[in-house]
Amino acid sequence: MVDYISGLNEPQREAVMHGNGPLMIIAGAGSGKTRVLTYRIAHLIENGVDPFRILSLTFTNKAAGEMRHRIEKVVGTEARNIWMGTFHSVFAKILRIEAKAIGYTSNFSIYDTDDSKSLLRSIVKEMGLDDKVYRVNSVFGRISGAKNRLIGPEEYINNVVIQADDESARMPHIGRIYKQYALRCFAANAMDFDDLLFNTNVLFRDHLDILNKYQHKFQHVMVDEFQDTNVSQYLITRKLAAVHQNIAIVGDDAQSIYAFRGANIENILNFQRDYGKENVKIVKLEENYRSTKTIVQAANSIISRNKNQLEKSVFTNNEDGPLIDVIKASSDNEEGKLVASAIFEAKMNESLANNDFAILYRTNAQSRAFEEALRKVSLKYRIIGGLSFYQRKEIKDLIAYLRFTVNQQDEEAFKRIINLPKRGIGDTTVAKISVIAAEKQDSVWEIVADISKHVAGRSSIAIEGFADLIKSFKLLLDQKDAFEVASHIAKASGLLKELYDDKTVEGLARYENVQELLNAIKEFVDNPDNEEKSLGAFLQSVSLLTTADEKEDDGDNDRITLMTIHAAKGLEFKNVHIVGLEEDLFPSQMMLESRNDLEEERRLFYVAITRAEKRLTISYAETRYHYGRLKMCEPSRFIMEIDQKYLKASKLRSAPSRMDFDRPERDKSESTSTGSMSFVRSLAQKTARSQAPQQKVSHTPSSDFAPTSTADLAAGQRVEHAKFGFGVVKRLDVNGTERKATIHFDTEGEKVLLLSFAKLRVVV
DNA sequence: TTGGGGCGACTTCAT
DNA sequence: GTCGCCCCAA
Repeated sequence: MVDYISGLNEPQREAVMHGNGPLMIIAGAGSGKTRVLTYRIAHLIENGVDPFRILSLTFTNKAAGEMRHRIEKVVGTEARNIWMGTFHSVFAKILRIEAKAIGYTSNFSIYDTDDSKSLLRSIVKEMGLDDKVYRVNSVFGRISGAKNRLIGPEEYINNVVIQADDESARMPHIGRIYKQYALRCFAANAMDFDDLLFNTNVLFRDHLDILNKYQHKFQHVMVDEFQDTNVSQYLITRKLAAVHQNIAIVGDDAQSIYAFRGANIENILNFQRDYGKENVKIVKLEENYRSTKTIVQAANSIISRNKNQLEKSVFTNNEDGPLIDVIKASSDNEEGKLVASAIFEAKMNESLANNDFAILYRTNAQSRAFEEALRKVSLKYRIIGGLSFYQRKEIKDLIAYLRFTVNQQDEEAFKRIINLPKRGIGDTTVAKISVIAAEKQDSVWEIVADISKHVAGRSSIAIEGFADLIKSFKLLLDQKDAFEVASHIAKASGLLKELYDDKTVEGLARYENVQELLNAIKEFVDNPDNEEKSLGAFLQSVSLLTTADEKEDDGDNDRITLMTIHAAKGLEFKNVHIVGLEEDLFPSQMMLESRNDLEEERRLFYVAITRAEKRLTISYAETRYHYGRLKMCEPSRFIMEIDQKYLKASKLRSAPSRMDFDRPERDKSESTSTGSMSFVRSLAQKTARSQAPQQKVSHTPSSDFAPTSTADLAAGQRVEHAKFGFGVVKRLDVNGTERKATIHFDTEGEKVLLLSFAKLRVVV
């Protein structure tokens, strides 16, 4: 028997050994929670619990796979029988088994976000609403939000508060759109991501026999990353655990970063209420084994600024480690270069591998500068997320063929492939088919399969050809495995040929991508872990992939990882670079405008910091391209919020005194303006009573916003406030418009730490 | 029905 | 800088 107990600390052991009854594990970053979860499951199995009766919900499918392997090392192959995966994948599986009960068939399609939006676009159009008022993104957001709160279409329409809210947003018909959307999904035998959870709730609500079955089946329920579950997910776990009351949740309120998709920190509080405060065993894992003292304490200094948090103090017995380095760059490209050379240097000095490094950013769009810079110094990297493989057009096209072959009611797949490759079936014909289908209350397939009865003329011949094609594909489903069917479809549909004939570089890449998809299907079929090898099973597995699940590059895994902070959750790296620490980017302006939740942004920063084991470097740029336009940036308030004693402030790296105004690579040497320097100096003396900074400050020489002389500025300048070390100055420009500039100084207000002419924008 | 040019909106994060 | 939509010619 493997001894895994003796290596644990006291609270870890308590959590592992806890037998029956509700358990809440508050696990700080790096406190070994994956170990605890793993050993807890192993411990249950060793004590006679049947693996089939354990349900463990993880954040990514990859995490589930890794945990399964670790459990396997302790208890053997039995571990394969544990029900483990993301909420979406586990309940999609259950919904397929129980589909009939809620009027679906087990081959239902899963609509991704693009499918949902495309369907909404057509509904808005069909209802004769203005698509400039009813923007798909906001419509989709509202519907999704409602589903996550378990509000169905009828309830939505009848809810006075929601109605009032929609009216004040000038979109009074969202409820009707929602209702139509739900009907159309149902008619297409399709569920979107939110439906997987919503319909699971419906299933358990309306079919007590089925609920009963699963309640008794799952003797133990475990939920990881509990702080990121939404109401819909919460209720599912509560119902499932209602009989045995054996539910263990693991979470960290400080790492809750998914409120934007309905996650609710309140769930942690609800947990104690629902199971009875006196019944819930609470374990706090507060010792961090991952990071240096500097990193842990700097992270604490950030998170302590949040008002909403549970009582918890994360500490470490690790060494102090180096201070946090701050890199200042003049532009986004410069930031890429400085980070690449910092990594190069660290690699040499400390003989580290590429995979000891990660570059974390707030938005996917930021990856470009780092890719270019890393390529230039021949450092290997991989990007997680962004435009993933499965979002590429050619991949989605083939997948749509596969989906439609499995489920002919799938309207979105139909719309995608009916005229692909071109067969002379235009929008008018497709619309006609939709109308007839709606009139006859049939699916489009019923019309298409019998087209000569409904439509005459040349397009009907083309449609007959299409119908025959699909019928021939359908025949293969039961005879061949997923790979054979997919290869046949790729060829017979003409998709492969069309790409093959395209001899451009892009065309070649697309052809290879399709081949790559076929390879992936082959691997799926050959993988002994997959019980079912049908095309439907494959589609299910790809539609629920998370970004972290993406396939790793073959062979060479020694790469620097580039990803968003969201995607980095649960991971750790020796050296971490957090980049783009600029006001409006991180914290994100979008977030502050839409939900005004600075605390969530701060938690996101906390998550980023705590990914680092040994060395943390943060960086920012003074200018950045945005929509192809040069934009001035100011350093993020988060830099000021870190307790300054953890920053290597004296060693602030200054960017070379030039900027790259041209994209992407040509740098124009440009000297800094002396006028701006004197402006900075006079301001610095007035506001912070200190000396001018030693760094050079650059600005756009041609910009009409940029100050040109000290005199020009002295007239209107006035410090408005100095919170978080910021000072705001107003002035009038040549047109007499009032503009404002921001300066920054450190929290003690004695020494000027950073200065910039950030974003001189109009003050209305 | 198809394809190209012009135009506006758009970008957070993600199952 | 990129995607999707609209309009018009072929």
